[in-house]
Amino acid sequence: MARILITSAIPYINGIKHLGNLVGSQLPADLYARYGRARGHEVMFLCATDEHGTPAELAAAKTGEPVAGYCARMHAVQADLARGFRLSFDHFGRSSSPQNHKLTQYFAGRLAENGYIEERVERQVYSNADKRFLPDRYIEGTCPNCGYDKARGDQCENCTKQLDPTDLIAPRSAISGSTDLEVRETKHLYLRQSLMKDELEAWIDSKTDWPILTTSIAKKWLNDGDGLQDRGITRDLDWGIPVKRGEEDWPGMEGKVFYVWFDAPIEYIAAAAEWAEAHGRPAADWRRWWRTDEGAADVRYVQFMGKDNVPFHTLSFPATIMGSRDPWKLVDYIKSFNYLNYDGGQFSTSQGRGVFMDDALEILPSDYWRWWLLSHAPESSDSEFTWENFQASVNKDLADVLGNFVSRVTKFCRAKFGEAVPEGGSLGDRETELIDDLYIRIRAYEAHMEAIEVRKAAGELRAIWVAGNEYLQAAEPWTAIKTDPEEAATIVRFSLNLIRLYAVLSAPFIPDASETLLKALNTDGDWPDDLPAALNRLAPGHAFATPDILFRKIADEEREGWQARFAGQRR
RNA sequence: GGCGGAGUAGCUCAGUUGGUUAGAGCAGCGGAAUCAUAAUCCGCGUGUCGGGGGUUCGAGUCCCUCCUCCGCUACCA
Repeated sequence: MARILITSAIPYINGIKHLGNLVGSQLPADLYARYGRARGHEVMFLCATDEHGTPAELAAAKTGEPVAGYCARMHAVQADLARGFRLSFDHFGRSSSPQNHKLTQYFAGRLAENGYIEERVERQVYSNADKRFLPDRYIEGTCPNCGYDKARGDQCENCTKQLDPTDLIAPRSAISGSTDLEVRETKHLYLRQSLMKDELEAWIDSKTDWPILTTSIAKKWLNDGDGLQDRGITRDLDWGIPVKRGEEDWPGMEGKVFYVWFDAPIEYIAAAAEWAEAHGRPAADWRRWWRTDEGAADVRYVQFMGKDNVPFHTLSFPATIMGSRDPWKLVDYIKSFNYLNYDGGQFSTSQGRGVFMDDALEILPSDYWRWWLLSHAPESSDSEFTWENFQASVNKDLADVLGNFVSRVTKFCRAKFGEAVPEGGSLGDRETELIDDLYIRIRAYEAHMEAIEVRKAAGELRAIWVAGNEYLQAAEPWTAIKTDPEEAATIVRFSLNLIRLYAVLSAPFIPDASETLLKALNTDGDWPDDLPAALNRLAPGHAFATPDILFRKIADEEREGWQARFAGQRR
């Protein structure tokens, strides 16, 4: 039994996430967590909401709520949607938790003690009307290069030239439109990542088994231009974790908070502390996951994220941990994903283009989405959601191949033998051959799951479902019943056991359907380490209930309706 | 601009270190079966592997070049 620590990139608090966000981190992380538990491993699966930063403040201001209240409300919304998608977090925390405050301040203190923090005075744009410093992209103006009048302070979208806010002609606040801006001096803390460049590079180089997507992004940041740059880790905001040096005040940093990208990854650790508190457990129980000197030496830590998050997880967060010179657990494997596009373009939160988590659950149960998203996960390149593909995959894979297999077996049994596993007969060559075939396929499935090859695992699982239909088609119990009832009984009994096997194997992908099947069969699911035994588990006389339609089909008219509804301009 | 990813059958995608007639699922066509959600099973693929050039006995796979799409580019997160 292994111990596996799993974290999913933590979703930003600002609004409801779309399916592209879901499939890039939380959903595959859940798949892996469920699989790990099914195999008997000890799993700690953590996620949280990322609650700090300017966008959260602005969103709260827009709804007229205090920012803490806004975050509490949106956390509840996201937690509810996570439950709706059956994301099996051991804890879904909040980066604004007291635990994270304490840990973030602790790490800053350690980094300072070890010489990895530098104070720098810099000049930033301040908006008198908004009473806040403006991040570069919240300043708009005319591009000095092309004359585009909505250029942002970091880059002109029109000519793609990178800009400094002070380059803009007639700059204004993107928040209020105010032109009452001035440049003020402000002091900030910088994480001296550059001092750890060699250490980080050696560490990255040692990760030869990581996806190319992960290491290539890390190396680019390590070696681009002048190499790894130091990073500002504080901001002039009200909402955030107050800058402290451990438990001490930090002279000169009064009124400032840590930058979200500093405190957000630390929340991975804090979430474990939150978990312990929520379950009334002592600190040692969470520290055994995170401190290699307190029990985490045998933990395998796997992170899941979209490719945009890779630099922070390969460099900044490891620099934070390394720089502390404490034995905190570093990540062992980073599974990163490309983007899921929506029907020829990008998902767009601002334009309401695409399907969002709440929309999805309103339309269909989570298993339909889980199956499609995971079986089309953007692993090797960006991939594409289309309604036609979604409809075809769901109808074929779930309704026809898996669902119908369950129907034909259970209904035939009910009609010919009643709702109990029939007795009589014994396994023949056909069954033995199928067991041999399934043995190979299941081992392949396990290998893909362990390697976190999500699409390949889904493909193998589907092939396992298909094998049941092939068997049934060849065995023809509906013919055998007329001439050799004992043979028919054998076939049906074996097929009922196949359903149980499918329920167990499919659970990481489609947990609800799996549970429905196991309940209908009056059984529970343990992994088929001994396949012949697993396929002999439901014994003659074992009562079951014929389940309802497992997956319904998506009609063309429905699909067309959804296509029109989610084309854009939501709300 | 820089960096990275991608361009393979109508669609969505696999193709290990270069090596037999380039694969899978879906769709399509033909057949079988009729237990089942008209659901299943079997058979059927002449694709300039984005274009061009090169290395090699041999390249989708390596090198060069060009084209197209996408992402990132460090103060949005």
